[in-house]
Amino acid sequence: MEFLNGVNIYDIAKKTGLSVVTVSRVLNNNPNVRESNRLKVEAAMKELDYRPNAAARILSSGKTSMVAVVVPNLMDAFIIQVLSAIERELKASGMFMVVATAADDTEFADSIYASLFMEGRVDGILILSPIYDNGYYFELKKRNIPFVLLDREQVELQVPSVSVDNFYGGYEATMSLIRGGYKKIAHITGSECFQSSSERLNGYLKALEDSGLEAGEGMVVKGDFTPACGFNAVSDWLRDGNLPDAVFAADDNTAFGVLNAAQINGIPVPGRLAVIGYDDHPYASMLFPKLSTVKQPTEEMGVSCVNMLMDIVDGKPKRNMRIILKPTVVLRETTRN
Amino acid sequence: MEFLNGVNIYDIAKKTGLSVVTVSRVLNNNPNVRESNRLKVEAAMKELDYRPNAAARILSSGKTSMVAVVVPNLMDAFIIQVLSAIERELKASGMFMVVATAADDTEFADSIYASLFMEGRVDGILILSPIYDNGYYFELKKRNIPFVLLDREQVELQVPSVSVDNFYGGYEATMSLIRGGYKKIAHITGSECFQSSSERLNGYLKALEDSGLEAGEGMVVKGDFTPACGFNAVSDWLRDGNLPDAVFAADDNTAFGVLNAAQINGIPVPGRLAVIGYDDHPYASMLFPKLSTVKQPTEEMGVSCVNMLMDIVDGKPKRNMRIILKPTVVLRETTRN
DNA sequence: CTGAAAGCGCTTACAG
DNA sequence: CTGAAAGCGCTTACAG
Repeated sequence: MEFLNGVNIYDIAKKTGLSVVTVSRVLNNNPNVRESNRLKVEAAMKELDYRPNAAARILSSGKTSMVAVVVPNLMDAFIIQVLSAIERELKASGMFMVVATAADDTEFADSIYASLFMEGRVDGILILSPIYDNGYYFELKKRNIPFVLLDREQVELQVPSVSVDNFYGGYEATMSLIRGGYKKIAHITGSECFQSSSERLNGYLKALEDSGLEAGEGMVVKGDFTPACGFNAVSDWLRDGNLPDAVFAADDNTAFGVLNAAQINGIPVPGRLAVIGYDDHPYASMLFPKLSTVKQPTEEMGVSCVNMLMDIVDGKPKRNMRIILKPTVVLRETTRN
Repeated sequence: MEFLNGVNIYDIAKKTGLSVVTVSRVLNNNPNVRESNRLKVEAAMKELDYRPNAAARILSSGKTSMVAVVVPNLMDAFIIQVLSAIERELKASGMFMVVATAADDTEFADSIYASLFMEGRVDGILILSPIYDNGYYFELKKRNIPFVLLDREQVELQVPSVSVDNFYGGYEATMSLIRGGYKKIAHITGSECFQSSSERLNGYLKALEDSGLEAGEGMVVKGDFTPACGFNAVSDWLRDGNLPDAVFAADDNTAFGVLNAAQINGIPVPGRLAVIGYDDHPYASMLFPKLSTVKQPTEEMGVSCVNMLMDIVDGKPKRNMRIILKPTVVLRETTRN
C-alpha cells in the first residue's frame, strides 16, 4: 500500500509533544482529552494529512467496520432493493458493505467467501441466500459469527432474522382479488428453494378457504420467478380453455410474463384477467397498465437487519431477535378494485 | 472478533517444532519449504483449525485482497450486469468486492467511502460513477491510488480505463435501422452526466449523415434513461403529428417506455414504429415483442477492468491501459431487418 | 486528563 | 531450505 502517505500516530505525537495514547484517544473520540490538546492533535493531523491505518486499527481493536451480505445473485429486483437499503444504512453507520454471491449455504461455505468471517475480515454477515442445512446455523453459532437471516426464519433454532410475512402478503394479495369480485383465481408459485414461495402459496390457499372458494384444477402452477413461467401459464390455460379470472403471481417478473401473454393474446386486463404480482419491481409503476403488486418493506428490512447485526456484534442484550415485517398491497391498474 | 478461534502462527510453529517464518511460508505458498515440513505444517493447521488473521496479514504485507467498486446506484440493469461480472472475476481471483455508491466524484470524495483507500482498506478502486472534475484524477494519481475507470475515458490525461465504444454502438444501432429501410429516425438521449450519452448521440448523428439522412425537427429528444422519457417522447410526437418511423433509444428503459406507449396507442411495432434500445436488459429477450438492442460486453468489461487493476496494483509494466470494447447489435422483434 | 508498556498476528529482509 | 529479529500502526489495560 504505497499509496498510504506514511505518516503515523508517532509523527503526530512527536509534532504535538503528546503521547500516541492521547493521539489515539482523539482518533477515537474519547472524551478524556483536554480540549486544547485535542485541538492541537487535530491541527497536526490536518497539517500532516494523517490517515489512520485501517489494518492496524482492526488488528488491535478487533473491529473491522465491514459487513458481508450474502445474496444468491444480483439479477433480481427484490434482492437489489434490499441490497440498496442495506448499503444506505451501512453507509450512514460508517460501515462498508462487501457483497458475496452464493447460491446457497453449501456454496457459500465452500467458497472463498467463507474466509470473510473465518479470517476476520468482517464484523458480521447478513444472509439472504437459501440455507438448506440446519447444520449451517450451528456452524455459525459455534464459531460465534454474528449473523442475521434475511427473508428467512428458523423458529425452532432461535436464529436472528428479519423477515417479511409472506403468508400475510399472499393472503392479502389474494383477498384483494376476491374483494374485486374475482372467483376463479390462480396462483403461479415462486422457486421452491425459497421459503417465501411456499408461504405465499399458503396465504393464497387460506384466503380462498376463508372466502369459501377453492383453487380449481390447474389453478396452482409451479413457477420460478421468471416472465417465462408467467407467460407459459397463460398459454397453457388458454390452450386448455381454462383461463382464470385473476392470477396472483409469486413475483413481478412472473406477473410481467402474465401481462405480456395477455397482451399478445388480446386478453383485456383487468377486464378478462386480473393480475397482481409481488415485490413492486421498478417497472410496476412505470409501465402501463401499471401493475398491482405487493410491496415489500425493503427499506425497513435494510435498517432493521443492520441494526440487529450491530446489536449482536456489540453484544447488546438480545431481545426481539426475530423481526417480522408486513408487506403492503398496492393496487394499480391490473386489478379491478 | 471473539469469533476468531485464537490459534495463531505461533501455535502452529510450536506444534510442529518449526519457526513461524516457515509457517508463514507455507501459508503463502512459498516454494522454499521442504515438502515434509510443508505437510507437517498443513496437518497442524488442520488439526488446530487454524485461520490466518486477515488484519495482521494486511498490516504487514500491505495487501488487502479487497477492491472497491464505485457506482452511482444499484437501480440500473447495465450497472448491475457490470457489477455481477466484476464480482465473478474478483471471486475467481480470490478477492473481495466492497460496493460503494456515490452519484459522482464529488459525493464520493466527501463521503465515508473516501476512507476506503485513504485508510488502506482496499488495494484499488473501480469507478463507474461520473467524474466531473479533472482535479479528481490528479488527486487519485497524486495519492498513487490504483484505479480504473469504467465506461468513461480521459484521453488527454492518460487514465487507465475500460470502456465501450458508445459512438460505435450508436452508429451501428442507427445503421441497422437505416438498413431496415427506415428514414425518419429519432433518438432519445441518455442523461447528460454520462459520457456515453453524448457518444451514442454522436454515433446516431454520424450514421444519418453517412447515409444522406438527417435528424428532422423534434427527432432528437432529451431523455434520462427512464421508461417515462420514452413514453413521453412518443406521446409528444403523436400530439404533434410527428411520429418517426423508428427510434433509437439511449437505453432499454427508455425503449420499454417507447414500446409501452406504442402498445397503448395501438401503434404497430415494428410495422409503423421500430424500436432499438441499448444494454440488453434481461427483459429485452423475455418479453414480447422481444426488444432489439445493443448488447454491452459486460462480461469482458468485468474481466478486463479487474485484470487491469491487478496489474496496476502489482506494478506490472503498464502497456495498453486503455481498453475499448465493442458492443454488438442484437436484432430481435422490434425492428424490421 | 495523560503516558509507558505490552500486545494484536502476521511478513519482510537478512544471514546462514 | 530455515530462523532470529525487527517492524507494520494502532489500541488496551494499568498506573498515576
